[in-house]
Amino acid sequence: MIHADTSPPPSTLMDVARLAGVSPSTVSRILNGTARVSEDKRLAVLAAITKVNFAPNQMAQGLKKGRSMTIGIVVQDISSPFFDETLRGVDDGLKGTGYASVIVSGHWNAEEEAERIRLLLARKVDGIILLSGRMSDEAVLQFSGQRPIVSTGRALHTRSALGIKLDNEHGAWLAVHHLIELGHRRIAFVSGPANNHDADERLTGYLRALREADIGPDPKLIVEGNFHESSGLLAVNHLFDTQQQFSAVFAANDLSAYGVRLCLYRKGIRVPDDISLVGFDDLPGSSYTTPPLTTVRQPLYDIGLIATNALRRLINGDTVGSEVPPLELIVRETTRRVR
Amino acid sequence: MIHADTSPPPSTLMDVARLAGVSPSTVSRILNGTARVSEDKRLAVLAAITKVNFAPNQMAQGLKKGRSMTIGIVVQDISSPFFDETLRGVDDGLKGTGYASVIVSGHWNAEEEAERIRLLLARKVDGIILLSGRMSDEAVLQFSGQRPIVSTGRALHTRSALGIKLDNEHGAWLAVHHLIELGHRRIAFVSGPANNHDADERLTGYLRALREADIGPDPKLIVEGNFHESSGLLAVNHLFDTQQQFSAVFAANDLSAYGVRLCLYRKGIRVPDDISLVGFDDLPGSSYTTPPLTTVRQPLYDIGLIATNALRRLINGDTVGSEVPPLELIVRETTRRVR
DNA sequence: CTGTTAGCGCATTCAC
DNA sequence: GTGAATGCGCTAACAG
Repeated sequence: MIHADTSPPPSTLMDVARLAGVSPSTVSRILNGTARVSEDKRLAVLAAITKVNFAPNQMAQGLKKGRSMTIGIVVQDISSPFFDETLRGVDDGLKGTGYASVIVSGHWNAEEEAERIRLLLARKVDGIILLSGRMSDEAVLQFSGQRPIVSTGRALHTRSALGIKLDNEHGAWLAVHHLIELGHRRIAFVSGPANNHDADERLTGYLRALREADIGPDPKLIVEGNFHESSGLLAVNHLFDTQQQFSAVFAANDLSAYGVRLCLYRKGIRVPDDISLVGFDDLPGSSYTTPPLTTVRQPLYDIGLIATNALRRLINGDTVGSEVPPLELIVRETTRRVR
Repeated sequence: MIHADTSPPPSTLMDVARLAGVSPSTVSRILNGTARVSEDKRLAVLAAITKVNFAPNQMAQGLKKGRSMTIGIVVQDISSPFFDETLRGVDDGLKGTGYASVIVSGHWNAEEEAERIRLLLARKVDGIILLSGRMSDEAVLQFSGQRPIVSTGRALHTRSALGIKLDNEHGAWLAVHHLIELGHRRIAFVSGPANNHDADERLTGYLRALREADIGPDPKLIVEGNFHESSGLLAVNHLFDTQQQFSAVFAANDLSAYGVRLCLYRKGIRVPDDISLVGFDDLPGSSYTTPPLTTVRQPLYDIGLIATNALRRLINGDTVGSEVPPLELIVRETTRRVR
């Protein structure tokens, strides 16, 4: 059994002041660069700081200044590649700013989401980033009265709330239009969950692309999924069980596309030779599926970065514009011209 | 442009006290159940609390009690399915405890890791969970003098530090032994990065399984990877470039197995018909690869849960035992008997 | 330039 | 039972 070093209690600013023979305020001044201090005292203080290994107590600082230097992030699922990419953007956006983030999950549930936000507020986070939130815009606006909020998936723009909204409909259109150009006409759609805004828009884009090509949408080719792998698998199974004919599948997100792919594999159907497949998101894993997935790229990382920068501006009382990076079709190897 | 409600400044315990006509201490007592309070005052206070929508300022509470009710988590990569699963376990372990977590990334770098831990300490986290840390055991022990630490991948057991260590060697042995039982003798190994402890152990397990079967390890079949998809792809390319013969590949983690799979697909080699493949980790995505991946399951979620529970005990000064869930071979569809 | 004073919001003595 | 007083560690006037 190894024994841990018993360490002295963390030193305070007061300790430093005593050791350096100056007043606490002087130490504070040096720490924050709040005022000029004579060189000799500065040196003495700096020496004392390293000597006792001092680091300011952030709770005390926060209490005093009213800023905790932490922001809250609300995701829906803490272990999803979808949120991961965005979190990476947030992380990079926070780098070197002194901010840290506490991440909580709303589990796709508006009530839980609101509850979590209340907890974040009690923790005095300086701002909140809400990703794929289920709560109403009104609720978001309400909370933004306490702390600035940046939220994905909605169109807001006040002094303390900003929405970052991508054009899901256009993204879906890109995917389906690509398929149509390859000669596909019977294109199945594995949708997202009902009452999901993004999912609705993608359906709309799918329908619009078809209609623009004078293809009458066939309700039997549209089957509801839930954004998870399993639902893609189930959906295609259902399509076959009901004897549908189709040469391509558009899945409302990459995860369900993975499920579609597996189902096709099980049935011995080749992709893209027999059936083409397009996803939506471009998760990091999608360039390593077999074969690599053609999909609509969401700039998840950039969204995280943009949201973070915007939030910092809101916190500082600055104005924000809303630049939103575009969706983009990434053609890889799951689609081919129909023969 | 919509306008956000301008909300009143957050109410304090003092506001509640005034409104209820009692002293601040009484309010505090009711909040914390610290002492008996007459029923009428309790009611008045409760009413006041909901009326002004009061929630205690956690920074003030923390400053006073010396506990921030937050723990720090150090991961190496904030957007990796590997850490995700563990984080989910941590999240569930924290549920209902009043604790929140701030997650930082060490980016596989010992210096950065130490730096992050110092930041967490300045934030007065009550404890730290270090996942796949690169720093030395001594450094961990050092930090554990300030706050309790639970760390994966090492064998520690003091009053304020606990290591949770899985038997990587055995896991690798399971994988290779499985392959050998299927008749494979030329088994390639895509290793992890050099100087990575887990990676070393997996190599050892691979070698041991071979030797136990009287198969002389062929150094040419061992190629170094880095745990990323691309390295698996590169590794197999290298194997073919150097004209190696092999009927199976064991990849040191699932991500590199994905890369191996893609490389094989590109070369028109069937899995498992021509070559068998085994990974290590059992990431959530591994049951949806094409075909589903045979792999060694790491109980990532459980590790997160166990680490969290252990940390809470350490924080409370309780003793901890170290139960560690076993590694387990999950046979799916990328391995088959050699013909 | 620098020390003294006064809180930030809360929990906890100590008296009553 | 309950109020008054004190201080957690730090910053921001306020004097000098």
